[in-house]
Amino acid sequence: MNYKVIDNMISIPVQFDLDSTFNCGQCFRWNKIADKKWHAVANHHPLTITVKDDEILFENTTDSDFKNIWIPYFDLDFDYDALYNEFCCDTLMCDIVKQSVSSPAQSLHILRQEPWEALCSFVISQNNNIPRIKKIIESFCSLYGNKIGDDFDFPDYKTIATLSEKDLEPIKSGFRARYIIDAAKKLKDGEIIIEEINNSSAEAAKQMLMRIKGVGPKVADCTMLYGFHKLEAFPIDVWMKRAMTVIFPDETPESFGKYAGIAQQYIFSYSRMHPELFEKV
DNA sequence: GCCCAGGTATAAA
DNA sequence: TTTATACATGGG
Repeated sequence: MNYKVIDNMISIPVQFDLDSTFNCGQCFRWNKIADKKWHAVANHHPLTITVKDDEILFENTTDSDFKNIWIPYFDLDFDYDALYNEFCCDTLMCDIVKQSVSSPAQSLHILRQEPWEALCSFVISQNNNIPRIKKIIESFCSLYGNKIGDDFDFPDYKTIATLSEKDLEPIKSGFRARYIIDAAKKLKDGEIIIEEINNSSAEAAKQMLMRIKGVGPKVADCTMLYGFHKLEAFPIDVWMKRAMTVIFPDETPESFGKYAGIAQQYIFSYSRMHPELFEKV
């Protein structure tokens, strides 16, 4: 991974597309604060990144944070170019990938989010829409997360495990409050062990996650893909069901192979860009 | 008012 | 094993 240190910034060649990566529905805390400029707190660190000419700039970042935190988080060592070419062997998939990003060098990356944050975020996502999911999560962070500069960290599960449903009323998460608390408690009590899920097959990991209240097959798959970077996980929701019926009637999730999760994310992104193609069936 | 939103728990057939 | 309904909340 080649990068340059310039003052208090790190610069890399443009290798992923900020808009599709942050807007594709895999994460909820990245906000566009200006043209080609995004900000979020991830891995307990605030970060602003911008695109200038053919470079991505990581602002206020140290050399060691970039190496230890942001290279893994943005999955910068994975060869997305190769995957782009592989997906583009298939005509339909190729069209979808090409309409989602402008070039192979600007691919949609799957972020390595913190397992607890991904789990919690997708528990909140159920029967909900993206703007409101973001609103609930920000409110959750400002109420129970530690302050970092002008930002708030994602709350610690050990803190959330001690709360009651009433304590979560201000964030307006509705019926999901008890699910959030159950997830936090199962992590704190060691009923669910992050390292164990890391070391498990997708199928075993899914069964473990589904022991949490409010975690069904969809939330479990999203958690595996975004929180545990199990790239074969293929979250099926109403949009994906329509996509599979309308665009890939002869395919199954398995037929997309070991990087099904990335394919799925491109398809999901595309389905939201062209909702008219996915009328209810 | 009604319908929908990156679903799931629960009960009933 | 499959299918129907409630669930909190807010925007269109």
